[in-house]
Amino acid sequence: MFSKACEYAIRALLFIAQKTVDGSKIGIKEIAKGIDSPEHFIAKILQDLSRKGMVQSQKGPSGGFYLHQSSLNASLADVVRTIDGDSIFSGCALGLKQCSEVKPCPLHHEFKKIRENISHMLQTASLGEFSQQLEKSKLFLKR
Amino acid sequence: MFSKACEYAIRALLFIAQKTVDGSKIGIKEIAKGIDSPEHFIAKILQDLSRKGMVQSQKGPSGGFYLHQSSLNASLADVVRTIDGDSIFSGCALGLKQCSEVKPCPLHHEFKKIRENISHMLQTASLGEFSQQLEKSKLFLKR
DNA sequence: CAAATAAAAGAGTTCTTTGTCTTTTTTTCC
DNA sequence: GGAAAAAAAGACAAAGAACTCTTTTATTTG
Ligand code: FES
Ligand code: FES
Repeated sequence: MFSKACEYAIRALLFIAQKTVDGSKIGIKEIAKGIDSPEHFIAKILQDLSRKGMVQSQKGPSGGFYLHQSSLNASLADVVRTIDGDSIFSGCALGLKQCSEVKPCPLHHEFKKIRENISHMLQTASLGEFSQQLEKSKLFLKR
Repeated sequence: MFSKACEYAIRALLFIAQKTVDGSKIGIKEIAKGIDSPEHFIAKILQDLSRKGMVQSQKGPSGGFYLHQSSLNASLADVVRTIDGDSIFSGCALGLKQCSEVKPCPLHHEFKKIRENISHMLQTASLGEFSQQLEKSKLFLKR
C-alpha cells in the first residue's frame, strides 16, 4: 500500500504532533524509539519533509522537530503524495500505464470506488485532528 | 498495491482464459505481447504458478499455456495470495507488525473497511467469470 | 568564545524486486 | 530417430528501496 518511508513518515508526524502540543520540540532519537523505526532512516525522511515545509526543525541544544499550525493542518494525503507520489490516488490496479475510463482494466470499476475510499480516508482528517484522537482514544503508533 | 509480478500474473491469467476458451493453448510470446510485459519475466511467473497448479502448460510444438476448469474457478484473491502473500488482506496500513483490534493504529477503523472492499473485489469473481466479461464488454489488459 | 548538542548532508551498504540471457528438458511431427 | 518447437530451469544483471555510518553545519549555553 504505502512505502516503508511513507509509513514511518506518517507515524513520525503523528508522534511529533502528539508530543509537541505544549510547544516543545522532540529529538530524532525519541521519535525513532516512539514509533519503532530505524533512527537514521527516519532522520532522512524528516530531513526531506523539512525541506518541503511539512515539518519544522531546529538545530542545536534544545532543538528538535515540531509542527507549525500550517503543518498541523496538512492531511495524511499531503504526506503520502509528498513521499509516494500520487499513484495510489490515480494509478491502475493492474499496472496499466494509465487508468482510463474509456479503456478500463477488468478491475477498474470496482477499484475506482476503493481508491475513492482511500482518498477520503487520507484527505478527511488533518495531522492535528488525528493527534487529538490519539490522545483521547487508545490509538497506537508501534506495537 | 500489488507487486509488478502480481499485476502481470493477473493480466496473464485473464489473457490466457480469454484466448483459450476454445480449448487451444497459447505461447509465452503471445502472452507477453498481449499484456505488454517483459517476456522472460512473465515466463518465470507462469512457471511458478504452474508449479502451484494455478495454470496448466504443455511443452513442445503446439504446446503452451491453458487453464483447467479448476483453475478457471480460482479467484483473483487466490492469485494475489499465491504471489504477494496475504499482507494486503490483513496487514496494517501504517506497517505495524500486526494489525490489531485492541491496539489499533490511527487508520485502523477506516482501513479495515477498505481492506474488506479489496477482499470482496478479489474474492467475488473467478478468472472464468472475468474473462467472460472481458469478451462481452470492452475491457483491456494493456494500453 | 568554547564546548556541547542536535539536525543536515553526503556517501555508502544491503536487500528485494524486476528484468535478461543462456542452457536444458520435454514433446511433437516428419 | 532427428529436427524443431516450446516451456522449465538456472544464473545473472540492473534498479530501487531500505537502511547505516560519518562528517558537517547551525545553535545554544555556560
Ligand atoms: S484502468 Fe485499471 S484501475 Fe482504472
Ligand atoms: S492496526 Fe493498523 S490497520 Fe489495523
